[in-house]
Amino acid sequence: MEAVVTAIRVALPVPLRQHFDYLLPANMQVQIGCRVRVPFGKRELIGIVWQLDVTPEVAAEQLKPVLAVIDQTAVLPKLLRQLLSFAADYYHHPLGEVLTAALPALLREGRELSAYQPTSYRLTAEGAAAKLSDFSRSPKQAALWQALSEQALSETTLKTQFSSNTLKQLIDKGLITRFQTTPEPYQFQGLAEPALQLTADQALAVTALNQAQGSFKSFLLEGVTGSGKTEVYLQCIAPLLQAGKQVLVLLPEIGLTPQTLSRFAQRFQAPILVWHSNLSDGERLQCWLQAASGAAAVIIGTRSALFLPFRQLGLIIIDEEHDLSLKQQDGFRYHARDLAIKRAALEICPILLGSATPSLESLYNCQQGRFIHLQLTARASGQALPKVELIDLKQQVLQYGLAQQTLQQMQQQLQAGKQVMLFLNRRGFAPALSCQECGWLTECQRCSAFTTYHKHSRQLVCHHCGATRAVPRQCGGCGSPRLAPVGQGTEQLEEHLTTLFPDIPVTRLDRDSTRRKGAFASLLSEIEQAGPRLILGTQMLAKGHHFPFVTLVVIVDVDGALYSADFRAPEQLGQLLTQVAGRAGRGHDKGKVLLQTQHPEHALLQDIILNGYAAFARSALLERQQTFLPPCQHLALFRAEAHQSEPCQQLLQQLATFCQQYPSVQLLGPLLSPLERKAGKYRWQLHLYAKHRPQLHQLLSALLIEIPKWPLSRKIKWQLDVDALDLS
DNA sequence: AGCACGCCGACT
DNA sequence: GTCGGCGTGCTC
Repeated sequence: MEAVVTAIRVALPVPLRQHFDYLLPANMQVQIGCRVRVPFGKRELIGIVWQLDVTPEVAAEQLKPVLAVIDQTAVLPKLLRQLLSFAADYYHHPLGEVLTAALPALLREGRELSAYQPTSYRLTAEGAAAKLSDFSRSPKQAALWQALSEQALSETTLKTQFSSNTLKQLIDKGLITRFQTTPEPYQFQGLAEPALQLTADQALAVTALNQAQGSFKSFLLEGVTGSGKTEVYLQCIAPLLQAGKQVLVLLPEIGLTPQTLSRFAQRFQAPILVWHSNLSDGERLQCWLQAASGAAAVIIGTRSALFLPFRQLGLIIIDEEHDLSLKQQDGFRYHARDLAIKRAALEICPILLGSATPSLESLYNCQQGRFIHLQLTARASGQALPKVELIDLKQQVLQYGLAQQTLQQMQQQLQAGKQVMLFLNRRGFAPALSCQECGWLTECQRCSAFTTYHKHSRQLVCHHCGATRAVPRQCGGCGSPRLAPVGQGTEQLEEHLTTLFPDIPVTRLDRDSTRRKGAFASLLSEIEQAGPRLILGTQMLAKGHHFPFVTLVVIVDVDGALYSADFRAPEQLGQLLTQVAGRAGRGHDKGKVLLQTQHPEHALLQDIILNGYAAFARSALLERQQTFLPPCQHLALFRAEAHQSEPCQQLLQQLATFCQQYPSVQLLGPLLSPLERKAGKYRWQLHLYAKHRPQLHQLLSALLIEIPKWPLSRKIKWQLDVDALDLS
């Protein structure tokens, strides 16, 4: 009889598109989803058991035995393993790296989970028998004893009030003892404040969600700024908390988590946790454990919160679902929204995507009947939407980039004690310095881009690679000392605004002015004060913040995005304009938006102004259909970069040649990236389009087996981006 | 990704 | 004579 060799398959944190099988010694037992320590080459790794009793893909004598089993029960539940497997397949990314992105760092180490269980302290029998007078010589010990005689305290709360020394003394006396607490599912204590009255639209949305409880359904909630999406979220969540279910709320970025948290905490008496990249490893693990135990009711988090191991997930909400930061832009390039939909399907729960400016992807899904489209038409508080006016910059005398009419209207609002917001998506003082003799421009040494002049820090900064250098005294071309800034950034506009309106305070919000810790919050609190004020800034102004006293929004320069090579540029411009415009008139006053442009006749601008985002998006979608572009077709993008340009092109050409065996997939490229050189490297891309996803994925699977066999592929850094959003 | 092996230039 | 540069190859 032949000896039966059984082995287990382990997922390892290595960037390899392979499985690794190990022998399980007879004295060990293990379940799927547990961590194991295994030998790997010359080192040892912690992996997750992915499959039991596999037939090894390699010869039996190559198998090494597992060194140790770390967990008795799975750290990765089945549903999460399914999600991660799906993600690895869908994005054609090594499972090991998917795993690394999804697991908290402390779990990837080999310590036992019990080491991380929250510890608490309580009195021993002896301690309970003690009297206050026993501690007459030590007030600190007395206070601790008193606190513990009321109730046991967790280590974290205890450490904030008492010194570890006091604690140790009482432990040594045998009066108190530590014990491990197992977190239990939360208890919902009800609403902390009454729910708001809903509009008819809101009520319809809440009812639709309530009826979908316990089944997988996707909803798109489209509602202009101020239409009360958050109230819909809150009222969808309430019945789930009543039923003991958990809710995941995904947001695009950290900046929005504190305000969302406070809104939720005001409403619900239940544990609400946040999850974002600024948490420490310890905090992350605690959040992970509380999701798993059911101790967390609601978790509000960024992208990777998607991978938390909820015990009983009842609903997923994605706010600002159109936001590009929901897609990871390096390494494992997943889209949190798309994977969240998969997760909802696995959990069998509804998912709600919300936005004032939905992505064309989601609108397309509505059209195809995959999503249910819910719309909030009115602003909840009843104000009118801001009026948009185009300011034609042609043949105008501009003052610091602002037209006379713009200045007049600003003056009017400021005199009336209102705030004016200026949006300029370009930070720094000027996009470049130019020689007034020969026209030479300051360029980055390592990127094909000009360097931004930062007056305050007296530096030239490349916004692509981050390189900085001192401002040159003379032209790099002709040696003339006459260098002058060209174009205008926020830093310069701020300077000019203080000259134009000397009595009005100016608040600037951009990456530079908010770099310092806490600066963002303090600038926001400045803005929340009544009284005339000029607020200027970049992208940052567009995202979710409430500016109650702003009645006029000026978009200083829209033209940059009008003639972009990226087919998504119009969509993104439409979203940006609408989001920025939404900042006007959220208080009691109705607002107005001024849009300065050299091309007032541009169809795109006309469309969005006359018809609004909803109509604009629908015509943009129609155009994508006619031009065979996403979301109507599927896109996968290969990137290649190296210090030399030719081998990149060569590698992608080789790829393109291979793809020709698959006529159902259309190719574009190889092309130089729009930013052709970045940080000293040339960048090329190859676009793959297909009508049907399976055809594309079949090709990708075959391709990823071939590529490593090509010598060139080992010399050049390449990557695959499925459903690429960023084409730069 | 790590971590080895391996084969060529400036140092104790 | 060695330390160390990073090219190449492998990991069940």
